[in-house]
Amino acid sequence: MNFWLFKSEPSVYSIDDLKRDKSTPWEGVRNYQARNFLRDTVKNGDLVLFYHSNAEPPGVAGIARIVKEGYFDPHAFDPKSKYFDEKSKKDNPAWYLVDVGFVEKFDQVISLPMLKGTKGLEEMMVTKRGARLSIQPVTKAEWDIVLKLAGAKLAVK
DNA sequence: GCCAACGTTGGC
DNA sequence: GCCAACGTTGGC
Repeated sequence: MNFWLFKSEPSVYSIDDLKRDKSTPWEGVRNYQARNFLRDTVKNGDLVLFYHSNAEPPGVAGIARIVKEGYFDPHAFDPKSKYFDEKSKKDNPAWYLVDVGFVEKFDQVISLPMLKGTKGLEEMMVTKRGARLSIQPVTKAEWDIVLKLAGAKLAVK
């Protein structure tokens, strides 16, 4: 069981959109490091901090869960898609998707300043300068701290 | 809207 | 393989 932080701009796709949709393919990852996580490490049942970037305030808005682990991104093969990538071949796909399911929306966004000010989260990628990676691993200890901050209903196991 | 950080591209 | 140019991310 792994823990992650996935970033999304709420103007594009927010925790409320996920709540409405129940689950969604996590589209548009076009960064190789993030791709490697989606292809190799993100597994069914893994838990995800849903992070709102370019938001007011930026921060963790809720929890999601991996409901379908890495599979080829069909959009990369489709010339009409904005995610088309001619370098991605069917016998050697460049890009992968996972599906995430809605678990919980926090009553209050755990803002980036709050994360930065919390003991135990100093090493969390998202709190570091220039942490642009859109798929980030989170430790169990960090996960527990964020859920405690949120007063999350999901039991910390 | 600004701009620092940083990933990618492409000429050489 | 170096590195300048360029594009994107994302906090502020």
